[in-house]
Amino acid sequence: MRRDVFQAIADPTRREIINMIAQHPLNVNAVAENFEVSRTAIYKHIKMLTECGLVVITQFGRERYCEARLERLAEVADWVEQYRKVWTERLDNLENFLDDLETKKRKPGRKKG
Amino acid sequence: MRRDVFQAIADPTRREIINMIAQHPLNVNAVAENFEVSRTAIYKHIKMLTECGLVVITQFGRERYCEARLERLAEVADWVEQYRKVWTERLDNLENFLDDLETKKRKPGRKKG
DNA sequence: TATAAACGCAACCTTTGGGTTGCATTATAT
DNA sequence: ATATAATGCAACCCAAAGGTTGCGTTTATA
Repeated sequence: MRRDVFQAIADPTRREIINMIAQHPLNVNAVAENFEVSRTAIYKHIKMLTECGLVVITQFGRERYCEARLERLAEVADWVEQYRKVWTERLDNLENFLDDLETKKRKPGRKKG
Repeated sequence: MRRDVFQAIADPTRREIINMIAQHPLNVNAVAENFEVSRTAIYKHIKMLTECGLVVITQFGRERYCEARLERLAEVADWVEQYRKVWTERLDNLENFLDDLETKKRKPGRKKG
């Protein structure tokens, strides 16, 4: 069972669930009521979210409140952010690299430096 | 076919591929050589990455160079960033909310579970 | 106490995901 | 012209994903 945050947020329903409880906790049924699919389907999504730490459940009587552990998204944020500089500064890697490559191949002369 | 960036980066192999070509383009075989699985498996991953715009392919002779379109990750960055304030400021939603809830439901006698 | 609400979860189904082997195609090299 | 490198892709396999129905359990309430 691969249970990482990346996979957890891959499903749009789960992203919606996270969004739904980001502001304040909701019990399982309350979450499920906001979707067309069955309570069991939502339950499974929530379970998966708990398995990767994105959601924590606290029981109150017969209700179980789902709280979002948004700090778990830091892993995703970090991964994405490492590339931000590359895409914002638009290093034109492709053109440079392929230009180089073409030059190298077409002419046996020295590569760029 | 759900082909969105969130799903694309859900797979660790695909994240590795992105990382591998983030700095400079590589042809399909060059990418595949870095993995244990077959070239076809990698080809499929690359295809999926192109289908959601995360990778663009440019052909040079018999080689096809894969370039990462990292700006597509902005969608992920945006989604995650909207929650950063919540998790960094640690609004203690759970405690507040559930404390409230307990107070409302229970009689004045406080008891912690 | 009986009933209903709020679950957890097994059993089952269908589609998708990720992998493989094998072969056809195109471009480069000999 | 022929061999080989780089690749696309069909056909197939198996496990996982996402869904359903149904039922048991625990807790609140009439």
